[in-house]
Amino acid sequence: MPFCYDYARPALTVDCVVFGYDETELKALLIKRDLPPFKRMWALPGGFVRIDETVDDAAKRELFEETGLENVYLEQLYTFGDLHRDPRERVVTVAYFALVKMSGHRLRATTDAQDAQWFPVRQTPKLAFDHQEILDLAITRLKGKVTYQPIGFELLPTKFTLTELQKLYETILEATLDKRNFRKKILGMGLLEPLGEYTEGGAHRPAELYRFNKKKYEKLSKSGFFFEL
Amino acid sequence: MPFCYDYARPALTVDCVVFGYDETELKALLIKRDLPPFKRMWALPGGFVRIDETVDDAAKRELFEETGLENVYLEQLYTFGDLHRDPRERVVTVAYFALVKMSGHRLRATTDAQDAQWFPVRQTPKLAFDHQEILDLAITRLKGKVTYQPIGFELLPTKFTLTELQKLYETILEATLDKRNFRKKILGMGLLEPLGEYTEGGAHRPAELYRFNKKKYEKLSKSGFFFEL
DNA sequence: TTTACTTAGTGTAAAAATTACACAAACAAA
DNA sequence: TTTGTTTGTGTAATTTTTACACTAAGTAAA
Repeated sequence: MPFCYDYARPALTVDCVVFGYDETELKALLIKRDLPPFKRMWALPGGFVRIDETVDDAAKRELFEETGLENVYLEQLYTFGDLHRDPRERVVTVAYFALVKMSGHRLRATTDAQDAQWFPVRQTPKLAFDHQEILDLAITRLKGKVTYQPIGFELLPTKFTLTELQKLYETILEATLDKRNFRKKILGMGLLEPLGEYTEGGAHRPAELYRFNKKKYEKLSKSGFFFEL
Repeated sequence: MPFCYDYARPALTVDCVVFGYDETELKALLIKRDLPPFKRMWALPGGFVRIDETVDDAAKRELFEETGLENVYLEQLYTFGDLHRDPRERVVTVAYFALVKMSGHRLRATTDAQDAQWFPVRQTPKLAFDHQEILDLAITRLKGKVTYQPIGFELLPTKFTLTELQKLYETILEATLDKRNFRKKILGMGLLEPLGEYTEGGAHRPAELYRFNKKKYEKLSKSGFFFEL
C-alpha cells in the first residue's frame, strides 16, 4: 500500500458512451466485465484514471484497451459523484461520449473485458453500477446536440445518401421528418458535397452519394457559428 | 498518513463560479486564498471533496464555508482533469456554476479564505490555478444558456422592470436588443406576472414591476419544453 | 404653471424561415 | 412493357423575426 494521504480520497474513473449506427438502429458499445464487482455483467467501457495521464487521456486509453477503438473523438458528458455508485468504495466517474462509424472499427475485447458488443440503445441488458443512468443522459445529450450541430456524419460511412442521413436523424430524434424540407435544410448548410456517384444494385432509382465537408465545417466552427435542424 | 491505496490517486476538488448582477454589471464571486499554494491570490471558491459527501454537496459546502452563500442552485459546468493544474500534486476539479441575487446574500469569508468579493467578470485580478479558464468557460456557458432557458431571473431582485431585465440580457449577451421585440418575446413566454406596482422616485414615467412565475416554469420544464430568446 | 427632460410603453409592415404537400424520374424484376 | 420501389424536386400558406417612431407619465427647473 505505497500511496498514502492525509485524507481519504475517492477513486477517480472514466466511462465512455460510444454511439454507432448500422443503417437502421442507434447502438451503444458495451463490454462484459471480467473483474468484480459486477463480474460478467455488461457495462460501459471505462476504468481508473492514472496519476500521470489527463482525464481525457484516461478515457481514450480505457476505450482502446477494452474495445480496441482508436482515434475516436471523445467529448465530456458529465461527472457522476454520488456516494454509492460502486459497492466497494467511493468512486467518482467522469463520463464521456463519442460517435463512431461502426464499419470503420473492429471490436476487440482485451484488458478487463471478456467481450465487447454493440447493443441497440433502447434494448441494452441490465448494466453495472449506475451505467444505465449515464447512458440515458448520453442519449438525451445526443438528441439535443443533433439539432444544432452537424454531428450525424460521424456515425455514417464516408459516402452516404441523403435518405440514409435522414433516417439517421429520424432514429436519433425518434421522430419523422419531411423529405423535401430535410434536404433543403441540410443542403442549405453548405457542408455536404455531392459526389456525382450513385448507389448501385437497388431495384429502384439510384441515389446520389454525398460526403461531409469537414474542412468547411471547421472553418465555420472557428467563426463561432451554429445551425439548427 | 492513515489513508493508503494500491495506486496513486488524484485529489478531487470542486470549484464554483457564482454570477451576480448589480444593475449594470455581471459579476463573479472570488475569494482571496488564505493558504498555499497561491496564498493571498484571488481564486474561485472551492476545495476538497470529502469521502462521505457527494460531489454536488461538496460544492455547496465549500461555497458556504468560503463565502457564506447558502441555498444556491449549483449546476455542474465541466471537469478539469489536466496534469499540472496544481503545482503541488495532481488535482482534478469538478467546476460548478450558479446565479444569485447579489442583494439576497451577505458575503462572509471564513474557512481558507481571507476575503470574498464580487468582481466584474471581465475585470478580474489574476486568478490562481487554471481558474481563469474555468471562469471563461462559465461565461460562455451562461451566454449560451440564456438564449434558450429563462435563467436571467435568478440574478435580479424578486420584483423587476422589463427594462432591467433587458439590460441584464444585454449585459450577459454583450449585445443590444430591440425594446419592443424583447418585450414581445419575453412576455410571450407567459412566465412573467405584472404586479400592478410601479417604480417610484425616477424623474420620469414609472415602470411596471414584474415577477417571475416559478411554478409555471417548473410545470413547463417537466413537460420537456424549451424556449429561445 | 409651463417647459424641458427622461424613461416607459406600444403596433405594424416587410422580410425571412418554416411548414405542408404531390408527382415525375430512374432503375430492377417480373 | 408493365409493375414496384425509391429518388429527387418546387411552391404556396403560415409563422416567426426583424426593423422602426411616437405618445404617455412622471420629475425638475425655469
